[in-house]
Amino acid sequence: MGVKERKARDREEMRENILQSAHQLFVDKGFDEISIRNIAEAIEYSPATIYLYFKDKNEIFYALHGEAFKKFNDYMAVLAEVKDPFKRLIKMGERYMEFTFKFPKYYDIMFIMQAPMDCDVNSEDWKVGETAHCQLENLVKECQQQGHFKNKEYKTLSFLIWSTMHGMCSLALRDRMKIYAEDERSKMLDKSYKMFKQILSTL
Amino acid sequence: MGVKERKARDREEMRENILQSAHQLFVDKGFDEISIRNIAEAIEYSPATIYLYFKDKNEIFYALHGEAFKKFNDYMAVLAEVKDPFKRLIKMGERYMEFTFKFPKYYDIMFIMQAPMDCDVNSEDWKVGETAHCQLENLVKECQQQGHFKNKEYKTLSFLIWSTMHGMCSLALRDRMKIYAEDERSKMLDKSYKMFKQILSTL
DNA sequence: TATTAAAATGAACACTGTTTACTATTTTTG
DNA sequence: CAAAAATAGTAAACAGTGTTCATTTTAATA
Repeated sequence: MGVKERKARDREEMRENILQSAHQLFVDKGFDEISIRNIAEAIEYSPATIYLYFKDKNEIFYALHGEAFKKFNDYMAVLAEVKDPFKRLIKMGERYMEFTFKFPKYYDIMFIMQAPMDCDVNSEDWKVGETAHCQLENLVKECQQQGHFKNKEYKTLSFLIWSTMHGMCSLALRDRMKIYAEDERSKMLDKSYKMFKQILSTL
Repeated sequence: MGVKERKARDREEMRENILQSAHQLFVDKGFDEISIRNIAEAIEYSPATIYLYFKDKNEIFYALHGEAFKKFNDYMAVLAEVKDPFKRLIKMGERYMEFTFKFPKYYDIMFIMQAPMDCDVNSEDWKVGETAHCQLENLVKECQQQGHFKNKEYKTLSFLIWSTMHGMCSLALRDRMKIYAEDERSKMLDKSYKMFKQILSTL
C-alpha cells in the first residue's frame, strides 16, 4: 500500500516544480513575468494543471514569500558572530538594510506586496516571518538584560525598531525619496540609520 | 484668436472629467475598478479617447496620487491651531496615523503603490508631496529653536520621523502585523506611537 | 480485463492596457 | 463659400491576464 505515499510524494514534487519555475521567472524577470501561463510553459504542463496544486496565484506568491524569508534568515545568520547584544542589534539593522537593497524583490514580496497576504493560510504556517520577528524581540530583551532600553516594553520597542527600518527601506524601494536629489538619497538613508543607532544607544 | 484658449480649456475639462470618474471608481470600488474601459464607460467615451489625454494608466494614478496629497494636506490643516512646535509635531504624527486608517486607499496611492511613480513627470509637479514634507522639516526646525533635538540634523531627523510613522502605518495596511493576535494589532500601534512620542521628547 | 478513481488538458469566459487605421468634426486657408 | 488641413474620437484588433469546466488521458483497483 505504498501507492498513497508515492502519490503524496509526487504531489509535493509537482508543487516544488511549480514553485521553482515561478521562483526562476521571478528572479530572472520580475513579478510581472510570473503568470500562470508562463509557469505552465516552463514546467511543460497546461495552465489548468497549476490549479490542481495551488488554489490561486496568491497562494504561489505566498509560497515565494516564504522562500524569501528563508533567504532573509540565512542572511541574518552572521549575527551569531557578534557577541554583544547591542552591537548585534546594530548589525542586524545594517544587514536588514543591506538585504533590502541587494534583494529588493525579495523585500517587496516579504513586506510590501499585498498579493501574498491575500490568501488564507493555516496560522501554523506563519512560522517563517515569526522566527525573524522573534529574533528581534529576543535580541531587544537581551539588550535590556545588559542595561539598555530601561523602562521600555521590549515587544513594543521591537515593533518600533522594525517599523523604523521598514519605513526607510520601503520609502526608498517604492521611490518615495524623490523629494531628495538622486545622489542624496543613499546618503540620506545612511545618515538616518546612523542617527537611529545613536538614538538607540541613548535609550 | 480665442480659439486656442478655448481648446486648451476644453482639453483641461476633459482631463478633469476623466480624473473625476477615475476618482469616483477608486473611492467607490477600489483600485481594481480603475480600468481604462471602466473610466471610458463612466464618461461615455471610447477607451482610446483616454489615451489622447493621458499617456498611460500610470499617469492617471499619478494624478490621483496628487489629489490624495491635497486631501492629506487639508487633513493636516488643524495643526495650525497648536502653537507649541513640539506639541504640533506630536499632533502631526497622530493625524498622520488617523489619516492612514481613515483613508487607507489614499495612503496607499500616496506612499506605497508603485504605479503612480512609474511615470516621468516634470520635476516641477512634485510640489504636492514636497509641501507635506517641507512642513515636517520646518516643524522639526522650529522644535530645535525651542531647544529640542540638540545636535541633530533636522533634515535627517525629519526623514527618520517620517520613516518611523510610515513603517508603522504601512506594515499595518499591508497586513504585516499578523504576528500579533488580531485584537492586539491596534493596541500595538498605539503603544508604539506612545513610545515614539516619549523617545522624541527626550531627544 | 473491466471498472473506478485521479490527473491533465483544450477551450472558453471575462477581463486587462494599449495601438492603429479609419471616420467625423472643426478650424484655417485660398 | 469651398477646399484643405488639423484636430478629435472611435471600432477593432493585439497580445496578453486569472480562472473554470467539460472532456479526455492515465493509473490503480476489483
